[in-house]
Amino acid sequence: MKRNSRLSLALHTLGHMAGDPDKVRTSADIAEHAGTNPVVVRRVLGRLREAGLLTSEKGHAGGWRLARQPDRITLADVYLALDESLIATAEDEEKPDCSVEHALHRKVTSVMEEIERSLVERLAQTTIAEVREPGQRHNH
Amino acid sequence: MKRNSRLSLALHTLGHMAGDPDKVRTSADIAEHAGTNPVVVRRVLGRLREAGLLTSEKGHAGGWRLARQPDRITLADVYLALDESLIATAEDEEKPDCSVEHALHRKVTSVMEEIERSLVERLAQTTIAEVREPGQRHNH
DNA sequence: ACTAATGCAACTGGAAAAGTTACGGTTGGT
DNA sequence: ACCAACCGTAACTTTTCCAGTTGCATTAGT
Repeated sequence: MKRNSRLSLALHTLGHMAGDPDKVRTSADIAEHAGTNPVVVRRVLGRLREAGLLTSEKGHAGGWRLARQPDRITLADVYLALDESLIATAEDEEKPDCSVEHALHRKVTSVMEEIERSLVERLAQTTIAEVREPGQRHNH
Repeated sequence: MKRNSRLSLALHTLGHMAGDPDKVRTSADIAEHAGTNPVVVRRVLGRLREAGLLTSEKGHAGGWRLARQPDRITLADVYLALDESLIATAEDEEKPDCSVEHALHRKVTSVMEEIERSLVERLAQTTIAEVREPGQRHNH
């Protein structure tokens, strides 16, 4: 796979699930569809479970299911659950003796954080129901 | 340094430069400030030069300078110059035999691209003059 | 019991980026 | 003419991240 593929994997999977919300899927099935392997799927979906977007059940006939209706899960939920902070605010390793540098660093950081916030706001406007697998179950 | 530090390095440097637009700075000076080394600086700033945001001069007393006024350089310019596509639209390695999968993939991709576009729009609304080193030269 | 699933920890491998070294080209000062 | 201070670039090493893999414990249905 590729860099930053976690968000992509999550979106594909949720998109699939949104097409048939009640179906329980195993990590193996999902991995098959996504062209990866079950452990990676569990790692990514595990984050989504921690964030309350998915539930998982162990044992025979276990697997993954949406924890909410697809139109109640936004891309912001997913993004924040994966905690990928795409706009990496490089931590301060700067020389602490230069106050001007400090002030600039704070400024850069605050600007980046604001960009990040507005990105999240934008993501919050789209639900996974809109990224849903086409041609299945239109029940709004 | 850290991953994805290019944008951060670029912003810090441009912020600095915006505080004194006429000053020529060497890669070594910039590297010193940024806590990295001159070659890395040249690599990153080289991209910004290709994008027309900076100029560089070789030889004695050479160095880097803004190619435009700070309020004419937006964060979108910088972001696009570095061509980092933070929201990586993972290329399609999916099985080509599944048309449903294809449709979903196109959907995911188009959603991500739209998010990316709106991110760039947001970035275009902030100039490096606003990320400028504080306490220097207010001449609007 | 047996089987099929998640959960988790440890390790491997590959790719991307930073860091480093080295050298060639260019400019300006002396 | 020379030298010193720059950038530009290529090659190499090191670091870091992450997918991939393996193995095992746990849990739940049959």
